[in-house]
Amino acid sequence: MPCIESVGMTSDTLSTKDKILQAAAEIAKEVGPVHLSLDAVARRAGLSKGGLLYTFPTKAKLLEALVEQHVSEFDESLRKEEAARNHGPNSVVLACIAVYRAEFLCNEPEPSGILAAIANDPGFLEPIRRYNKQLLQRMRENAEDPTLAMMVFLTIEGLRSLKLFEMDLLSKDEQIAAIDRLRNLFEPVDAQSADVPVTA
Amino acid sequence: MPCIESVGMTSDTLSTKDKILQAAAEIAKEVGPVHLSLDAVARRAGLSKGGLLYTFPTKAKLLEALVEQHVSEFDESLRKEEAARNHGPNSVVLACIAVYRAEFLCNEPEPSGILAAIANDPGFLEPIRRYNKQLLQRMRENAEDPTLAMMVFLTIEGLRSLKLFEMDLLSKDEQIAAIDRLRNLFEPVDAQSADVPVTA
DNA sequence: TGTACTGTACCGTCCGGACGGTAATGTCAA
DNA sequence: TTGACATTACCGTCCGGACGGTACAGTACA
Repeated sequence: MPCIESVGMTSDTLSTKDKILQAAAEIAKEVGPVHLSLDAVARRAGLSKGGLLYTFPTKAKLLEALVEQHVSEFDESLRKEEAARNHGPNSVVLACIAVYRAEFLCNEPEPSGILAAIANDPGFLEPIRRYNKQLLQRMRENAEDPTLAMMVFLTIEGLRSLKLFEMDLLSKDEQIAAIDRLRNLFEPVDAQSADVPVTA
Repeated sequence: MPCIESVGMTSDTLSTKDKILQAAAEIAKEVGPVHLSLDAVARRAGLSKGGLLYTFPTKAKLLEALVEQHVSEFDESLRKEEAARNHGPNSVVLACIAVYRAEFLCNEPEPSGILAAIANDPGFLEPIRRYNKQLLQRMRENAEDPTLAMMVFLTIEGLRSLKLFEMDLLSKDEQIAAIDRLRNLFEPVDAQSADVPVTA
């Protein structure tokens, strides 16, 4: 279960688009989405403002890309995990847990860009809303216990929201324990692949 | 389990402070936290900008009040529910579930003001972080099964975050079902007080 | 010759906040 | 009981700065 980030790219060789997206997320996290200015993004990304606006003609397009990137990255990982489980019963729930577990172990940065986008215009939530609705639907249809699947969804959503707001309430071990306990509800322990041990 | 809102006050008799806070939350929800301007808040609250600035000398103070109100309202309800359970085992978890259930049935508006505050300055998260840390601690110490308590916390956090972002993925009945299923993990069904039936 | 920028200058708008009123309601002292 | 002043709760205006976006001339590389 490899980390998704940095597939052959170090932070120097990121495409201009990705550099901008990353810079925007960083600034949003540091100073708050309100103070996410194009000037600041350009500076952080190592571009001129002209260059930034060449890549993303408006701020809205930038934010849109931030949301789009987030959703599509997650979906891609999810589809892979589902396929690895041959789309059998509970595969969607288990894939969801696996993806979250993986990105957690990867120390993926929280998607502060999402917050920035939402803060600028609640309308940016719509794609995420649509995606989540469809995901939850698929989880339940594919699960042997749909209600339990919903609980898993909510718990992961809880973990996500803690991470989004940088609420370091749970230690890394505790979070992993929570994730694994969720998984055990669906999958017998001996069927699990040996995962990377957690060393805080 | 009465609704907390409107304790003897209709929307006309709200104090100036409360009118402002309410107006701010509404506007933040409508146009997004970034575009929450003092002018707009003043207009909505039926004040001049000068009057608004008289009540809250800076925007930061307004946002601070928004956060403070949210935390203290929750804490007040929580303490009451705990007391009603005589602070016995699992009382914190059960109180937490009860409070969330009650405010859910009350159709409490989502605390969009919180998002606005965070959007302006991530530093506003600190009080919430502190509060949650202490709450989780208390939940676990008081619970017979601390890990399960943590799961409950996360699930409620998930429900909260869905509401915060207005993700209408779950119907009202489904959400109530989820909450009650959580409660059943801690409390035998026959010990529960007869709650208001849900009629969508 | 085009693509992908850099750099600078500039415009219009929006917003936070300061400031100077002012009307109503006390308070107190002669 | 009346005049002098204080306090509260606002109103309306204005200013400086930040920000999004435009325009355009230049440049390096392929």
